[in-house]
Amino acid sequence: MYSSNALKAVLNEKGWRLTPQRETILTAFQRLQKGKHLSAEDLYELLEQQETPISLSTIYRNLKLMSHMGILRELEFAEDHKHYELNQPSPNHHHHLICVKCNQAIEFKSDPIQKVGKSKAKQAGFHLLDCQLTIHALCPRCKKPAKSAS
Amino acid sequence: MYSSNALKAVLNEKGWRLTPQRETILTAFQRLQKGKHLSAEDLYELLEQQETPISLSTIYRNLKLMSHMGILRELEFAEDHKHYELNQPSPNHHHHLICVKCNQAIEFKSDPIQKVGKSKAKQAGFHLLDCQLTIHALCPRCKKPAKSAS
DNA sequence: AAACTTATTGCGAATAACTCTGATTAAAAT
DNA sequence: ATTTTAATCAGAGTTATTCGCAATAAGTTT
Repeated sequence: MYSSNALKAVLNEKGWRLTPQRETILTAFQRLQKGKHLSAEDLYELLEQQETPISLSTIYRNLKLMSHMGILRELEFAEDHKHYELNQPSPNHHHHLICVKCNQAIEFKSDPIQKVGKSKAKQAGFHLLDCQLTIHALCPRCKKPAKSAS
Repeated sequence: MYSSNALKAVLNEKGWRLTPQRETILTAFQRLQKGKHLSAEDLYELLEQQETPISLSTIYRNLKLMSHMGILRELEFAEDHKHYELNQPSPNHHHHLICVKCNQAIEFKSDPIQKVGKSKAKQAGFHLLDCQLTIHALCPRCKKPAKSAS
């Protein structure tokens, strides 16, 4: 959980600035219920309802920035756009099992996998941001019907 | 390695058809060098050069279809488009370590991870298509510079 | 082998996620 | 306070991907 000051510190370290918009975005994710995630558009609408609107371009820019900082993680569920959630450490860190047809997502945890991720990154001299096992599959419902396009 | 007949079999099973275009696409991926992968556009251009052109929409349709069948896997390297490669079983199955800044990708293998994938899918009653550990990180080069946007 | 059904193709238009531009504002440093 | 320059906003622009529809052809039935 980042405080406003901690966020400022990591931003300033790279020559970036703490803006009210960035605080707002981080707070929105921190308040989010476990297992929930937001697309750029979702976040845009949420902030509008909250009466703390932020322009779409700013949202896109900061979602990318915060992912590249390791604060958020980018999820690839649906076919055509990304989702985001807080990137949390071990007890809350998790992976996803996704039905490629209906996009239903199930979370699961696995510390061994996280360890593999950490060690592979270290081995290659990379600075780890996030690691996630993505399992693409067909859920019980969607695997049944023999026919039906796509 | 799918033969043309094996491909026909799995397609027909679902009421789908074996078309020359589908054979061409599968063959293109089978001929691809280890570690290589193609975007829809890449494939389009490759097939054009090969004098076996296929329309872009057909390419998109079939990349999706073949991914949903478990023949191809969808990779999310670059920011703005997908890449595809053959979905191969155990000795060739692998995962990716990716630099989020320069998109450099390093492959690595891990049977334990595959096992977790298989067991989680089974546990939830899903039909497994593909599982991949994606490690987002900064490569040695990209992690250095303190300043520089996004 | 001819007829039939309907999945598939190709083309171009349409969509939608995302990025870019340029003027303005406001963090942080001096 | 002043200065520097990163960040915001709004809207235009870009581009990967999908859609619609007429024409074609795979697989099936007779």
